[in-house]
Amino acid sequence: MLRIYDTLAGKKKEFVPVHEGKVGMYFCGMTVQAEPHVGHMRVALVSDVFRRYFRYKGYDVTLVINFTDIDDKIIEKAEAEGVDYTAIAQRNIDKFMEFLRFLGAEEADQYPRATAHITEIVALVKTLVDKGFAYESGGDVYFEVRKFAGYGKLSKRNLDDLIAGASERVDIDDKKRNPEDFCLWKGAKEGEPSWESPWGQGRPGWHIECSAMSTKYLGEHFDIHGGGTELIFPHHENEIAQHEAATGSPYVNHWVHHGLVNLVGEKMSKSTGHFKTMEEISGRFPADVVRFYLLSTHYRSEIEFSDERLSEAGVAIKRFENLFRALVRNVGREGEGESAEAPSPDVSDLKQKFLGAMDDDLNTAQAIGYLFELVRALNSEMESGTDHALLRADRGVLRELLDILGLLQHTKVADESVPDEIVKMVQERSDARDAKDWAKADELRAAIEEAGYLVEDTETGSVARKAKG
RNA sequence: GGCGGCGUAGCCAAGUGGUAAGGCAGAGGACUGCAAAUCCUUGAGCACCGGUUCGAAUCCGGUCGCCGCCUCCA
Repeated sequence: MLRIYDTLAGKKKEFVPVHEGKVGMYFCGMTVQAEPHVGHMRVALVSDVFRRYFRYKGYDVTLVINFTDIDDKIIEKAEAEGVDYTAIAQRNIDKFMEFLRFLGAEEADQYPRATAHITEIVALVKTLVDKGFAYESGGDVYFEVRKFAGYGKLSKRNLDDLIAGASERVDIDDKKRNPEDFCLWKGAKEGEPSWESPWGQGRPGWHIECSAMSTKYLGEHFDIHGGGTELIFPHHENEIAQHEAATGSPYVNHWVHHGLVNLVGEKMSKSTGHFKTMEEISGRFPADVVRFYLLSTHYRSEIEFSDERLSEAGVAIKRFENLFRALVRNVGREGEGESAEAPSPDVSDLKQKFLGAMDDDLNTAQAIGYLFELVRALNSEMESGTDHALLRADRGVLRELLDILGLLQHTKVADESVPDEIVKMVQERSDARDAKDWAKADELRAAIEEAGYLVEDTETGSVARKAKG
């Protein structure tokens, strides 16, 4: 039974799809005011793994990730650079997509942008005004929080706490009836990008787009809505208010929030300049390493980002790569003569444990632990000369599970070819070793390494491969 | 100040009532001409104090420390 934590319920709940056999998921992507950092990649990965696992379980999955492509900072940047706001947005969206591909995350089914859904947003705001939950004031439209009884149920706050906390920091805006009210529609200032509405030229507030776009693509009631924990309040709290006030019906079954990525113990944040861009990371570490690193902690936990952590992940990934390489030498490439034989009992057992971990709120950290046990099992089987057909079957299980996490995809088609020149040197070294001319053998090994290759003396002879990567 | 969360071996990280997965690092051993890879062996009683229980890392109360949210933010 698949159980998934729900922030609203405050506990894990059995996953029961709204529509038989289908899963609808909406994750809050990024406000494309600046280039993506590692934190943004976590939502991409979490959503990717959720989708992969649901698919593995046989569901037909629809994944929607939005881009907020209009806000104060984007407008500011556009003005500073003297370009249209769409140029800033597009540039950062392109980067986001680029890093998604880098990480091996499949594209979502939809990437809706706020500015492409003004019609839906205006309609929703209008409904809220008509129903008395929102009011127009000086060209802006605000949601009147007091009118919505359930406000605070997601973030577990009550209005009095909010007002007490906010009183010191929030400027009193005389356009609002109450300090806790939030903006649905923002009247345009001179020269700002704007759209027509019943309340004059303006643009959407931040929260309203997600209510409008999620229901457009997934229906009024869908399965999973996710994002980082920092979005619980106010963003997701406000989304619930907007949706339930407008429709009178429940919004989503599972609110999924992943932990933040910290840098040296502190939140990565665009506003403080304290962050690592994906640009930097993708240039220094292989995709699998970054992916493994981000998945080796449960998605709801915070995760500390550091070079040391990534280096460790690199060592771990090598264990998998070494295993696949050894398996190719021993029993041939994947997909070549796979047998229909059943996997060994130990391997089957580990597979069940892996799936059990995934069923328990997508516990990838625990699941990866079983993956390592699987690696050891396969290495041991090779050492003890296990039947090739069985080894291939067992490898198939490992592959099946790695695919759920989207790891080690490149090893399927690993190009192990080396230049003739290197092959020749390896052969010469083998001859030298046969002649017990160790000095010459070592000299050749050094020369091969000099050329950027590593030699290993395996059970089936000496082989070379490209060093690093 | 209010709300939420966290504190497990040198480091990272699972485990949420029955005597602590896994990874990295370290140590010893096997294999190897040497190495690489691999395999085997090896480490903690779970921040602290008190309570509930036959039994707690796991539940309750308190203390200390850390983090997030309350303001744009994955």
